[in-house]
Amino acid sequence: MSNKLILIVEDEEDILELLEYTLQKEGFETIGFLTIDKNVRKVLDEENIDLILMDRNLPGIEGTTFINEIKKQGYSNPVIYVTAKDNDDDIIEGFNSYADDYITKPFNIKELCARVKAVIKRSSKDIDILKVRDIVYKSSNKKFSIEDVEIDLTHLEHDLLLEFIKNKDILMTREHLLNSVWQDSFDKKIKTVNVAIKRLKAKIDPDGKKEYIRSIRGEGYIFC
Amino acid sequence: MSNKLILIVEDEEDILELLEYTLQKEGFETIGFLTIDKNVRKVLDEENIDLILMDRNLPGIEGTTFINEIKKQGYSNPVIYVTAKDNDDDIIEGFNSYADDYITKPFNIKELCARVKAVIKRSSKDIDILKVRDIVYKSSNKKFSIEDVEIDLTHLEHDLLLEFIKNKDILMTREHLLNSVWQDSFDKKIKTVNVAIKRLKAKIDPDGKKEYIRSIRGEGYIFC
DNA sequence: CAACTTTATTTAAAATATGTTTAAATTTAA
DNA sequence: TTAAATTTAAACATATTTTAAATAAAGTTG
Repeated sequence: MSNKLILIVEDEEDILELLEYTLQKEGFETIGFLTIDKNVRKVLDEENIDLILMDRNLPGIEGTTFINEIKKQGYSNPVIYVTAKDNDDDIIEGFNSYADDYITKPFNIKELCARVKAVIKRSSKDIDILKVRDIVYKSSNKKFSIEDVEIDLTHLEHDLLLEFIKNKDILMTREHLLNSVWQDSFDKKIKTVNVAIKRLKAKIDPDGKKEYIRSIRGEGYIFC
Repeated sequence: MSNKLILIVEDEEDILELLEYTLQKEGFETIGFLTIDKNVRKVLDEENIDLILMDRNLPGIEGTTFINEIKKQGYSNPVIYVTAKDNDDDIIEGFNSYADDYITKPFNIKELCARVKAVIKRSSKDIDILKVRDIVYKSSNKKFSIEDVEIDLTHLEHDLLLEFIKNKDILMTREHLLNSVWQDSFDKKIKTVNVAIKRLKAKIDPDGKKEYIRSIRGEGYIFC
């Protein structure tokens, strides 16, 4: 599904860069800030932030103060603190401050990645995805997307495409499709399938470049 | 609130003792084991275990093997691994194995306490504010507000909106909504849902600009 | 290859299905 | 008891699906 987005606040520019570089290489999207200001708030409101990576030794407003504040306001984004402090009291204070995890500088970049992934995995609930070619199906909201663009399908189109991706590379006769996709298939003309497939094709492949669904003359259709 | 109960498996007797002593001093109840055997299972089944502290270098069955097994069987107790291993691969493997956190020996006892508290806090979700988009719900007074303006909802509208924001981005069929929001759902017509949603929409989004709740034809409604 | 046959695609109108709004009837809570 | 909330049915508005007919493409045969 769509990429996880990590908001990073870190006042040391080279560390921020290192974090962004590393996490992007791991497939995350990142938004970095050097200080806590209005823009951080704005991003929190407008974007779907999957994780906040927060420096605790910021000049001006402390990272913990900021996190405590937004948590009280109901923001529930997971938080990992990154800090140079490494004495016990600070660690404890960090955990009391709604932290999901805690990393001390200098950190091992692999461990950081592992912790980031662990926290995100813990907080994300989309374990129900099906992928075929560049088509992704998320069963929690019954939505298809192609290259991260959600495709708006009707009920019938949805069922039809699902039947196809569940049977990739398998030839489907019109009779079979009618029986499995249409519940009241008995009183439907067989050509109904043709028309429905044409409509589906127009939505998932408007230019006809992808050729997801091919017709096999005299046989039926095949998705590959 | 009753005391939190921690199940500890650790084969080094003096470390087990240290863990039990320290955690009990912090107000936790503990049950310690030197090896994984039937009794561990029994305790898991019969007691309400709030956290499992698992050594990964056990003689016989590995800690991770055991945890993976019980997790697959549906046990959802939080787990912290305690281990002597400290190379990156092991840390990563640990996180992949349903771990909520990870501590390497020799550990700082205060940090261990902090992590234990953090994991327990995280899993005992006592959050009293819920925020989705610009809607804030405060469970202490059961009030919704949008952009800090309190929204006056009826009992039914309250339950309905709560069900929606608890299931953001998840498609909700009318049947599901009727069952979860209406207690006497059996003798209600399904279209009751449509009308209730229309009323709710009028209150939370009078201009229809926000589009919190969308209807998905043939499917149901989705809040995003 | 050219005429013919078969099958698939496209188009558009008609039929059907679903969602929204309104308003009256009923129930519930103050 | 009264006012507010909720349910229900019906009217209205849209969107989807089916069907048939026209067109296009593919396969067959002399």
